[in-house]
Amino acid sequence: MPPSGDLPALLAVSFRAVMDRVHTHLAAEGFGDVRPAHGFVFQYLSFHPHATAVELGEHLGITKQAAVQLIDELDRRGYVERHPHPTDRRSRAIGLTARGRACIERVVAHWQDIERRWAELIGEERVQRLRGDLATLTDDTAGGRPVPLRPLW
Amino acid sequence: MPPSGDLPALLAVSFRAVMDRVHTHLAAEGFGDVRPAHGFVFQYLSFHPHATAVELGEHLGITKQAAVQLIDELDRRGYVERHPHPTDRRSRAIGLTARGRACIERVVAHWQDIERRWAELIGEERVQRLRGDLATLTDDTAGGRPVPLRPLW
DNA sequence: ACCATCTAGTCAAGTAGGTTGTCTATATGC
DNA sequence: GCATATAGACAACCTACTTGACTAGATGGT
Repeated sequence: MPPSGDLPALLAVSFRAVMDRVHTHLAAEGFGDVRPAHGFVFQYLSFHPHATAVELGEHLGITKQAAVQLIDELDRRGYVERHPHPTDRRSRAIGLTARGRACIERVVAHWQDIERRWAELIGEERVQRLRGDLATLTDDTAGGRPVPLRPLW
Repeated sequence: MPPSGDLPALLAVSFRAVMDRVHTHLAAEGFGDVRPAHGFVFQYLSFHPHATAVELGEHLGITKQAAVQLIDELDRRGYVERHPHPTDRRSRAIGLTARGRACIERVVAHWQDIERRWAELIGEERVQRLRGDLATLTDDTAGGRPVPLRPLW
């Protein structure tokens, strides 16, 4: 049996379906002004508390200028704030505000809800395998290069 | 064990890794002027030979106007051509040219190469299960609504 | 200590890939 | 046969990104 070659489309629609669902719920909770990129920013910041714009840009797969614009926007909307960087006076350390923390808390909760729902449908071991396989295969496909988050379209 | 909540990122990077790889190979084969959206257009056209702009827009998750622009671009570059629609004189049936068929042939070949490589890594049954699970979970997450291909970012 | 080089962020302009709104011609259903 | 719906065209606009040039501060070699 030849491979059917529909995996790219499956990856695309699964991502889209998850993001749509999360966004719907967030909007109902008062976070209607965030898009997927913002969620990934929050997540990154919660694991890297003193991240800089350059760092974020690399993680997301956008230029540092675009990253700065993103941060500006989140700053204006009260999700993040900039502090002087502890060791490098050129840099500005980006931190989540209370509102930012509230939002990422909801984002992660929704991600986990979906994951739990999936575990109900196909079983927890299979979700674990899905996760593990995706990580393995992505890593191999990328050939060791870091893979940016932003989908090219 | 709580769900770890990294699945959205995994879906994003797996899609990105696959698309990057395919694009690299296509560029080396003389198809450097196509992006992921074009590949999905070609694929759709090869299964729906007389598709229209509206139809394509719905499939991709963009407006009909954006779909027309996309088709214009592919037309100018010689990948598709427009024919009078057999039954509806408002419509224009979009068809692949020889170059378009050559391109989608390569696209699908690369998709299948990746799938075969994945089968070497984790076994064919597990790739099949990955595919099936993704389809099931996407369907459930979307709640029956059709899911557009284009990733929101 | 000095100087060449590198790096973080800024400023400004440009572009890609969409969007919404409006219009015409054709199709469809009662 | 007429009201309504649909396909595509045209135009204006917008958002999220890009490239390029620049400044202030960091870094490393001699």
